[in-house]
Amino acid sequence: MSADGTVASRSSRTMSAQDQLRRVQDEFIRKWGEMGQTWGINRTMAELHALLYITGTPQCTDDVMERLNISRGNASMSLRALCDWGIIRRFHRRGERREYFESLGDVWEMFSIIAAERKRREMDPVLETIKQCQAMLDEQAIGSAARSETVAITRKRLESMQEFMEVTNKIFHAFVSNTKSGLNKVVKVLLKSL
Amino acid sequence: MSADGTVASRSSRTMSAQDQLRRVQDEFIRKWGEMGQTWGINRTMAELHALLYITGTPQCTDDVMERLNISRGNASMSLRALCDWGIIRRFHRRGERREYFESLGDVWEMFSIIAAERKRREMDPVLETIKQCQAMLDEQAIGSAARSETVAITRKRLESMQEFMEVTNKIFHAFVSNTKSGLNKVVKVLLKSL
DNA sequence: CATCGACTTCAGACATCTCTGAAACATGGT
DNA sequence: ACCATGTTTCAGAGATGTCTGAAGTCGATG
Repeated sequence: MSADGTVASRSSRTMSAQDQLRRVQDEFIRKWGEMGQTWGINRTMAELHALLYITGTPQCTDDVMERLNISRGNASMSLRALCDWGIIRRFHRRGERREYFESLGDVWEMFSIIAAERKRREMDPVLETIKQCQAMLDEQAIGSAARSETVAITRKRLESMQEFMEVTNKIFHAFVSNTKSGLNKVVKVLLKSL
Repeated sequence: MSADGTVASRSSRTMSAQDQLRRVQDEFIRKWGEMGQTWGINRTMAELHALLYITGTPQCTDDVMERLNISRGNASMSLRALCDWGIIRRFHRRGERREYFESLGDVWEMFSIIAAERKRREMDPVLETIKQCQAMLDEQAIGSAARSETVAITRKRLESMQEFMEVTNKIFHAFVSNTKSGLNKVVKVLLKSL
């Protein structure tokens, strides 16, 4: 790369600083990817997001392909998925054909988005199921005089779980709404449930 | 099963109530298993836990094998893992050789245990990595006059992420500590960070 | 309208995770 | 000591998840 000997010392110091930065970033990216996996997020997506977040610099498809050593297809799909989640943004640069990507910079905002999305995709359906289960048990109770102990237990457990999930949802909501009164209200709800 | 015609009506009503209960439980178990998967918990473990939770009744290995249609090996390993997590309990019954398992009944307690464990296993190592990354960047800054923009950005992002994770940890801790003053303290911290 | 650069899609290869079933192990009773 | 009953372990089978690479799409440009 640098064939010039005269600026060797300055150049090498600069290069080493850049290398060092890159190594630090890679370390973060690696660990973030590992964590993602244990949370049900695939490694590439997590790493991709980590890369865009930690550099804070817009990058195009080829940049990330080279940096993470992944195929074009994988990069394309994963970047799209991250855009769908709403935690990275895609944009054009005037006069360029390539598209660039950048991460949201505000961690709280990212967390809000992810929490809201996971609530919608994963908590809400479970809550729905719990309510259906309760309805089914109620119907049955009307239809028969059977009041078995086991039914009572299941009913109770469904109730507890429902209450827990609803409180949890309120807590998530407080993060999103992000106001003092909202948070205090949540604390009150929480205290009553404990 | 019931070969007796005379008690057919009462018997069939009883059976149907039991069947209905079982169907409701199965529905909950199924959904819980699905949710677990998207959170990086394997389906069998989630279902196993759901079964023990929702029935609220101690069950032995053969019970769960039959109910969930899983092999003995799988049941054994998964039950052990759940015990390791601390959200189910294994115990003997006097005069019986089989071991029985039951779930914790308190959802809040289960959540506390899970949150604490995941924090320890997944958040803490990431926080550790972030601190190491920061240290590496600091060293470098001393060694060279290079104060590139990119380094500054990365440093800033590491800081934001660290702060976010530390606040999140405090919130988890408030759930565990479970006191009014603890929760209020958390709200204050939270408000300052927002 | 042919070409080019960039992006997307997806079938099949590959990697990882999960489960089974049988053998080994443990333990209590006779 | 031996059997009966129950549990654990783990190699290999099977299922699921992920990635690649090449063919296809799209739109800008000469």
